[in-house]
Parts: sequence; C-alpha cells; structure tokens
Amino acid sequence: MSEKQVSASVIRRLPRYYRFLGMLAENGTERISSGELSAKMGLTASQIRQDLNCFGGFGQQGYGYNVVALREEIGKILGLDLPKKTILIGAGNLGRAILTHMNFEEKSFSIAGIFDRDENYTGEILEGIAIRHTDDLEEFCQAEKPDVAILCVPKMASEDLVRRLVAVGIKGFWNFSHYDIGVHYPGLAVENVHLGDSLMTLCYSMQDLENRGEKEE
Amino acid sequence: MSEKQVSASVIRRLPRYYRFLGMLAENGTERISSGELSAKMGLTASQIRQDLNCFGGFGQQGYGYNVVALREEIGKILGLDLPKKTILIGAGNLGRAILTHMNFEEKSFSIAGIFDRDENYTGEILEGIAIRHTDDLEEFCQAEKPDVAILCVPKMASEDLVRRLVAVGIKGFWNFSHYDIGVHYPGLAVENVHLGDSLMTLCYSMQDLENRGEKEE
DNA sequence: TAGATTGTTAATCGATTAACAATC
DNA sequence: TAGATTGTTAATCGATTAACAATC
Repeated sequence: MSEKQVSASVIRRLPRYYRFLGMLAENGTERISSGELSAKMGLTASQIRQDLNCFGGFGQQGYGYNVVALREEIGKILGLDLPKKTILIGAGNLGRAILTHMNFEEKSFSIAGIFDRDENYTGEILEGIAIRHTDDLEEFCQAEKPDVAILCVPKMASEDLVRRLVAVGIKGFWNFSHYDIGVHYPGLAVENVHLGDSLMTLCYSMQDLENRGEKEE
Repeated sequence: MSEKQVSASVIRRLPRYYRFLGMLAENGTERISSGELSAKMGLTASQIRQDLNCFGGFGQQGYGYNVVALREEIGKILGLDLPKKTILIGAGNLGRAILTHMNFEEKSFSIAGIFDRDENYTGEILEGIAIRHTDDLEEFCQAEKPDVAILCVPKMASEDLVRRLVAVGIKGFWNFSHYDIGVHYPGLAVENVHLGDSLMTLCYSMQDLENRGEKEE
C-alpha cells in the first residue's frame, strides 16, 4: 500500500474544501456534485475530482458526494483527529489573539503551556493556563513532551528559541515570527504565517486595480 | 508600453524577496548574485532571474544585483509607496493584535478609522484613534473616502459589512473573516487570510512526518 | 582582457483542464 | 432503463529549470 506523494498544491486546497463542506453541512445539504461545488468555490469540477482522487474514490457515479462523509474523510486526511500537544511561545498581543481566536480543540490541538520572556506576564492566566517564563521551557518540555510550538515572538528571539525547541523534541512549528525555520532545519513540519507578505500582496493588487482602471479611461 | 500580466505565483514571491533583501541590506551586504540569493532562500537562481525579468533588468552582468536598489525596485513594483487610506473593522483581540503588530506606515497604509459594533468599545483610543460604532461607517467613509478595509469580524457579520463597504467605495479588503468576498464581488482587490487553513496544513505536515517516520522503521 | 553573472530562449516538468468510458 | 456524475486517462497549459549567448 505505497502512498504516492501528494503535491503541496492539492494539500493547500484541502482546508478550503473542508470549510465549504462544513458550511454546506450546516445548511443541511446532504449531497453535492463536483459541478455544484466547483461553482460555489470558483474552480473547476475536474480539479475537485482530481484532488479527491489523490486519496480515494469518495463519490458515487450519478449521485455525487455525501457532504458529511466527504468532510470527515478530508478531516482524516488532514490529520485533524491526530492529537497534538501544543505550546505557545510569546504571550503578547498576537499570541493572545491567536490563543482566543483559533478553534484548537476542534483540530485536536491541545494547548499545554504558554511561555513568555517578560517576567511581568509570569503567572498570568490565559484560557485557564498560567504563563511560564521562557527559562522553564526545557524543564516543561522534557516532562510534557509537546509536539507543536506556536511561535509568536520577534524574529530576533526566534533563532535561539527554535534551536532550544528542536533540542527538546518539538517537531512542528506554526511560525508567526519572521525567522526562516525551514531553511535552517529541514525535516520539521513548519507552517509560516507572514502577515506582512499578505499585506504587500494586497498592496500590489490595489495598484494593479488602479492601473487597469486608468487604462480603460 | 503594454504591461504583460504577471502571474500570481511570481507576485506572491515578491514580498519574500523584499524581506530577504531587507535583511541583507541591514547586514550591510552591497551586492548579491542570483546564485547566492537562491541558496539563502532555498530556490533556484533561474527562478529569481526569471521573476525579476518580468519587470525589467535590475542586475548587471558579471556583478549581480545591488541589494538596496533591487529592494527599492521591488517595493515600487509592489506599490508600497502608493498611499492607502485604511479602516479597521472589528476591534476585538485579533483586530487589536493586527493594529499593533503590523508596520502599516512602512507600506504606506495609513489607519484612518476603527469601527466596532460593540458599544462598550466606542470612544476607546487605539494607537491614537478613537473607536467608532459601526453605524457611523457610511458617514465616515463618504467624508474620508478610505481605500482599504481590514476585516476582523466574524463570518456572520461580514456579508452585510462587505456590501456596505463596497457601496461606499472600498476597493481593497484584507480579509480575516471567513466570508468569501472574491466569489461574491469580482473586481475588488482581496487578500484572504485563513489562519485556520494554515493550521490545518500544519496538521497534515505533522501526520505526514509521522507516517514517514513509521515507514523507515 | 578574462571571469563572472546576467537576460533570455529553449527544454522539462508538473498542474490544470477536457473528455469519456465506467457505473451508480 | 435512462440520466447523471464519477473516476481516470489524455491533452493542454503554465511554471520551473537548464542552457548559453550577451555583456559588464
């Protein structure tokens, strides 16, 4: 049962399928065809069928796909059911916003600890968890063996922190810092969030929109 | 002087170039070749040269690229110098984190107003700006004519808000809500940030890492 | 000048789309 | 059964990589 490597392009679309199927399920839609779904999502029916068939045949000819069943399959493919013990590094504005805004449990992430280097934060309770000082990172990780770290610290602090976290066995990073983990540590699971890049891309689109408008005049 | 449409794949790489060149400039590096830069960034020299040549020849044979000059060129291509009057909708945890964490001015975004539907927030000052009630949105926008809205509200609230914002002339959205603006309003500049999708992608990578590990045993 | 490195064209690779036979 | 829609193969399209002549 050799699993053929699935391309990153396909994987990146799975969460979006998962979201749309969730919405459909909420609306009580029972079944959907690739054609209907493609119209809603703004892509081609072919692509949807190709994407899904990387993982198996989840549909039925002449019927389409069962919304709830397909959603669950995609959830399993993504590993949303795999438990992931998680720590948050950096309890500033961004760390707190992420902590409260994400539905971690829903995706089987459990927040086991929160760390910050600011001693004024130490002991403060966020979402039922006391903030620890970064000095206690090693001790905590050796005891608790977390899998994932959410990195909400400035770039300057990241290099050292990543080294320490990798040393105590962290295998996955949700990286909001601007330190390029992937380049330095291959073989980890890293997901970089560069909000600045996203804002710059919007910037380009705005300019592009304006240029196009001028040309039409 | 017909500008050929540049592909989204190229555009999405520009902010990353911009960031790396910024780092190099900080370190005092004066010039860099596509080969050196590709090694640092984990991509091919060919790709860098191809990407840059979508916009013009910024290098010099036998020498490479001037770091500071190239960075500025990319900034201009992205439109970082184009002023963008911006409003924030939703002053909850996430909105506040974004407000304080992003370097808006650096990219010529100026925050002109902040709105929230929670009356308890009205009048509160964030970064020198008083939070307004969402009811005052139209009046404010007709007077101030902002270009961009940062949408940090729940999905439920977004549909109505986007309709209202488009009506008063907002052309760009930095969208942290889960409402799919692009599908409903083509012809706007929209940049969606789906943190949940990013977290699910990390989830997949974790599972994948584990599977690979097991196979090797 | 000789060496280095770009700009650019050509070749390759992968991803998307189209088509259609299989089948519910 | 007839109609619909999948799973899957083949065709197309676009993006990445390789190669090399131009040139600083």
